[in-house]
Amino acid sequence: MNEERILFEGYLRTRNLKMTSPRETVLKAFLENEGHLSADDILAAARALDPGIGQATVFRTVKLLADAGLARDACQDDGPRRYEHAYRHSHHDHLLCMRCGKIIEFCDPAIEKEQEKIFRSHGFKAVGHTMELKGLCADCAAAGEDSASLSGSGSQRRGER
Amino acid sequence: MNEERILFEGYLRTRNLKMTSPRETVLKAFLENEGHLSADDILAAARALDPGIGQATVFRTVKLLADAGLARDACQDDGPRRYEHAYRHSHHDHLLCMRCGKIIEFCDPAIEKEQEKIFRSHGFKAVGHTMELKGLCADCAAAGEDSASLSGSGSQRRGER
DNA sequence: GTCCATGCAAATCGTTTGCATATAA
DNA sequence: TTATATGCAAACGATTTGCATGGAC
Repeated sequence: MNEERILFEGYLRTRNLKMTSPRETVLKAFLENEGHLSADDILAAARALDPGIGQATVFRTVKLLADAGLARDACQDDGPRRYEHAYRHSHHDHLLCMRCGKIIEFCDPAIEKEQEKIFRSHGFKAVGHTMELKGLCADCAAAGEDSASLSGSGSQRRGER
Repeated sequence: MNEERILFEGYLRTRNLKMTSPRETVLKAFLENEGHLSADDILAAARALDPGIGQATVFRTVKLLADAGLARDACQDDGPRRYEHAYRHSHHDHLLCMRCGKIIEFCDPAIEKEQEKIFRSHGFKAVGHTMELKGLCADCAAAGEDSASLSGSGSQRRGER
């Protein structure tokens, strides 16, 4: 918890940026909440700590957190961009149910190795990857046996947080 | 080319929707262009065929095309949503250079199999997946040896198409 | 004739930016 | 003291929606 703060301060210092009270609040708000957070989620959490925080500050600060390696993009769906903790949180991919929005995180070493091969075979220097498996969880697959028109699958929104 | 039209008509008929001239134009505009197309790209192509086409119609129609299985989401980056051909275009994933925006399409059977396993092990019914490998292509990796601050890697935009 | 589709413009959503002021270093 | 950060509100880009009109069936 305070480790991240040190990291962030270091990151800011090396760029001649300043550790300010709003930035500290945003960092705290982010760290207090696990999961996939939108800028709006973080704004709400930050305002709970200090009602004076502005929306723009959150957008600006979250970008810094991502750049500092403390936050990373969570799985990308429709709707607002979401961030997840990156420091001391190992890489993982997402399996998501298109009907109920359930999200399962997993990490498959076999796939990771295979991905490395692909980078290498194309002469790429790997930086990262995202993988999202979409389908229907057991419950929803059962529930949708009747009404589920396979083709209508692209319309669900995500209600997560 | 006309095969897709038949499919689309069938799709519309089963839903009591109508095959109209604007929809036909949008379909044509989409089919004429391979690659990763934004709604705006398609609007431009459609207007080349019929200047009277409205923007909203393109958004509405592309959604139908996706639902009909003729279009699918292309790789997801910042910026507008992009679509690619889905009919008779086999599934593939993307390897993308974060610096120059180059996109390489590939399909790796080993990974696909592994993904199937993951779906199964969680009781999911598979619908689809997206995987995006991000890195630096050989050229850009070489070029960036000096100026490249690894941490600044999240900022590039995509200039594609 | 009925219901669906269209084009336009206005509305919406998430995000970014300009600017005058406040604050860390 | 000087550059950077802040909050606000306006600007922005992509997409959606309301509505009066036009067109397919």
